[in-house]
Amino acid sequence: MQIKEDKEYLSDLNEAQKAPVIQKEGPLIVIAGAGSGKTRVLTYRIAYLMDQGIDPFSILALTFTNKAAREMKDRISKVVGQSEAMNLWMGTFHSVFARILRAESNKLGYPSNFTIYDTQDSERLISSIIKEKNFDKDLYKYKQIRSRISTFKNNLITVNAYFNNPELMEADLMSKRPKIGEIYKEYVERTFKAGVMDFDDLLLKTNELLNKFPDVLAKYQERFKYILVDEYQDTNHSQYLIVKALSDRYQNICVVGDDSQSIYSFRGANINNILNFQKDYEDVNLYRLEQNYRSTKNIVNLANSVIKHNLSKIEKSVWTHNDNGEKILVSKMHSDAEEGRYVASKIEEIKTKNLLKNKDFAILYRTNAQSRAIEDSLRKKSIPYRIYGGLSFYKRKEIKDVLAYLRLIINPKDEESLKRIINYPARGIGQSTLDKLIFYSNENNISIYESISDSNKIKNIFNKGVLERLSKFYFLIEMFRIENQKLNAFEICDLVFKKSGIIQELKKDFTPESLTRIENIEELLNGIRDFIEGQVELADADTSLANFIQDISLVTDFDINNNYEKDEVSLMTIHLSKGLEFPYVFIVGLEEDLFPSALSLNSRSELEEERRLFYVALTRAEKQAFLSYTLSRYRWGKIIDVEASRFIEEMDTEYLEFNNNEETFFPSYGGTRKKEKKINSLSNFYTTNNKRLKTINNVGKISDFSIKNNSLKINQEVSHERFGYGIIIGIDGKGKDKIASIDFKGIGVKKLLLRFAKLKTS
DNA sequence: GATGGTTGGGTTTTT
DNA sequence: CCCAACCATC
Repeated sequence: MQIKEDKEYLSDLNEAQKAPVIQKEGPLIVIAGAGSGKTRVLTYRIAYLMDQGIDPFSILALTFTNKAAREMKDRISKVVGQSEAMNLWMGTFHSVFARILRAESNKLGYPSNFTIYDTQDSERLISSIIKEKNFDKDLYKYKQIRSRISTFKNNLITVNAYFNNPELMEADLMSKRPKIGEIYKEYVERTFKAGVMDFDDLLLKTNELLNKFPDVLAKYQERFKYILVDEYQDTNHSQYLIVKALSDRYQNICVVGDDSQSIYSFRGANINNILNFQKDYEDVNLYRLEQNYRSTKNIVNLANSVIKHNLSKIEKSVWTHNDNGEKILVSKMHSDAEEGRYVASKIEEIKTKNLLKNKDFAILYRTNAQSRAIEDSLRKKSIPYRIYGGLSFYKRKEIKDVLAYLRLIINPKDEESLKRIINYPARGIGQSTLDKLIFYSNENNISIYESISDSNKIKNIFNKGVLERLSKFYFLIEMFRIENQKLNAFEICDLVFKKSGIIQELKKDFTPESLTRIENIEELLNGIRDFIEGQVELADADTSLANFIQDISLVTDFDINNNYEKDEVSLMTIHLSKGLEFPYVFIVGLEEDLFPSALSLNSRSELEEERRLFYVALTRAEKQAFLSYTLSRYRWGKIIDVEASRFIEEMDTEYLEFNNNEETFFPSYGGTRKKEKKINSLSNFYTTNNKRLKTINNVGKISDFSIKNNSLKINQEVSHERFGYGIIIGIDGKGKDKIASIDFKGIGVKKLLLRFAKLKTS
């Protein structure tokens, strides 16, 4: 093992951090204040365990976001080397247990190719069930029902448990929705029959697996002798039970968290998990990290002055040796557009004055919708930016449409995928046909796909024209399924794009929107190509569509391989910013009903969660934080008057500086809102088109690559977008399957399929 | 029975 | 503003 000599890495830690790192065995909890080096502790603990001879295969580290997992893996790679780090089990709860469930799915009666419903898929199925059962849709709102079912699942309340729980049934009766149990039951049956799991199932079914099969439990207890959980304050009951079960045998469990940063209770997170940890295990060692290394005194003290308004918390005092730094600037604006201009010019000002980069800045907001106004002003000032999260790539309509085809190819029983595309592009299969199909399939206990597989069976329900159209659709999918046996993920996706009629449909009109959609689908193709390239280098390369598509619902950031070096301002919600840090942070929209959200004003606990959210936002900043609010905001197409957030009142003014901006500081461009909008959509149009050109060229280059790559020779120098500079040390295979072994500087030898590899020769 | 235009309702945060 | 559901038309 090539860990740094002499455990030199331990000297990077202070005494408080070192203690939990070197407690090799037994349960421990680390209460880590913001910026106190929590990730460092986790990272070094893993490195230390490996240094002590623990096999990385037996270490399981669970995080909350893909981003956190990725960052931690990167940091561990730097300490212990990439090849060792690769063997760690690290990821989000959902992705790790999806992987395990795939391996064990047959025990639970699921196919191993089960697909995963995202929230929207679940909502649509529930909406469909409510309609089929003729329930009052105003009483049974599908979003509410989904969220209630989600709560049940996160608390391990199965359908049976629900019907055996008079309190729950009474509660639903009181809210005049006695049929919730019936919907729940139907939903569970339908998803099971469709061979799909929703997000909550990934945890619930893992619990079921571990409870029902002692041998399976024993296997994974044995496998994961060392378990680490990041952000433990955000675990829900279902996750808690999984961790408890897996760690029960060896009790080598390390949880890290900060009750002040618990911001996911809307997702079922239970703060008691962290508060009760010491009761759950015997001889727990508790460590506190209270020294903040990240931020200035002003920031740390201000954040403390905010969080002290919360009643329920673990007492701790976060402090820092860092400089006082600048005071936190609080700015009052007159409109959201002005706020955007303010942020953009402030960034420009500081950047020029201190010779900084764009990536030194982050803009944080409570809701995704707020990014619009900020984006506009950044674009006008030509400041490069990047939005994280938001309508994630995979949730865009056109992407979900293509993915629905791909999912259906992998799992034809997937009901929601089928419903999504059976008439997209329009092929004359409308709602009433679909309603009949659903009814027929439910009656006969088969999937919709099965019911259209044989025209004879359904010839009494439909007329000849409809039967023909259904059968045409069936054979289209069958054709894809057969082709999928031979093709890799990229090729089959390309085929679907062209043969399903989607591209023709989108090319029909030349609106900027449809151009963007084509561009996005091309981006998806690029992503699949990257995935294949990534696979080619692996010994057990799996370039199949199944491998690409199965867990796609769990992927939030499209550009996993995007290089981090891009110099862009980061825009994201505060939720997403947790765990990250930036030299300069703007927190915008500090207004009542927005932050704190209007929906959280009903209870003290919800308000306190908003306050913790504010605490998280503030503590992201290293050098300076800027807060702003406006007096009016464009919301749902209307300008509404808003007032400053109560959080502004709560802050200790000792650390603040006010910029009251009584006159309009950042004049708007003289026009009405409408005028401004016009400008925006126009500039949108141009950027869209430019981007489009770029992407199309990229796609076109696939063939360029293969032609150019055909002439590559051994010892030739090449460079690769991701792997950097390298030398070709071998070429195998011929034609389409030609593979080059390339020794990349600092990375090592990779095998790349030349047809796809984006290689540059110098 | 399918399709496209219109209206009306909801709008937090994420795996 | 954005989506889903509804309604009028072919």
